[in-house]
Amino acid sequence: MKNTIRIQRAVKNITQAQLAEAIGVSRQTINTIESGKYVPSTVLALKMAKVFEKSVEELFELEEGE
Amino acid sequence: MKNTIRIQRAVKNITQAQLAEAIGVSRQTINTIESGKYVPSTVLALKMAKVFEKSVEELFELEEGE
DNA sequence: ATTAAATGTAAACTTTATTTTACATTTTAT
DNA sequence: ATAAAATGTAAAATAAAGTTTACATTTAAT
Repeated sequence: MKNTIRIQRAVKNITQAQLAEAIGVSRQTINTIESGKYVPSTVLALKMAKVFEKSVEELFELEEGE
Repeated sequence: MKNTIRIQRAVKNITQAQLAEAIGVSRQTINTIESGKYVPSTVLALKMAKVFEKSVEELFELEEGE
């Protein structure tokens, strides 16, 4: 699954640590999600979407055959 | 987190087993998600949204303080 | 060039999602 | 009323998410 979190963070100009605090997870959780190492829960996806004022689909996209 | 999966299934008139097969999980996974026992991954949420032709936000909603 | 802030990474650990199997209960069709 | 299909539930197991601590590397500011 692809994600555009790094881009959205750049748009809002916030750090991984700030995003982590905003949604109540550790900074490493943001880092590993952002770098595609694992897939977040739907709760985290919804929280991120809220922070960035975007839809979940704008933040996360399924890849071919996924 | 609340979800409207049962309703969407009714709209599309498909069973838990059919939904499970459509997105490649076990029927019990659908059942437990539907009854709110746990939160699915974002991949599953996106797949369900695709099946139901709805946004993730229309299927899953954060609750107060979540 | 140095320092501070931000990011990347990794290992060990805890928690939660998901599977499998199996059976009980409810709903739907005949 | 009976049978079949659908749903609820539960326990044990495995996979994956998320935390914590700690340190290395990169980027930004002075």
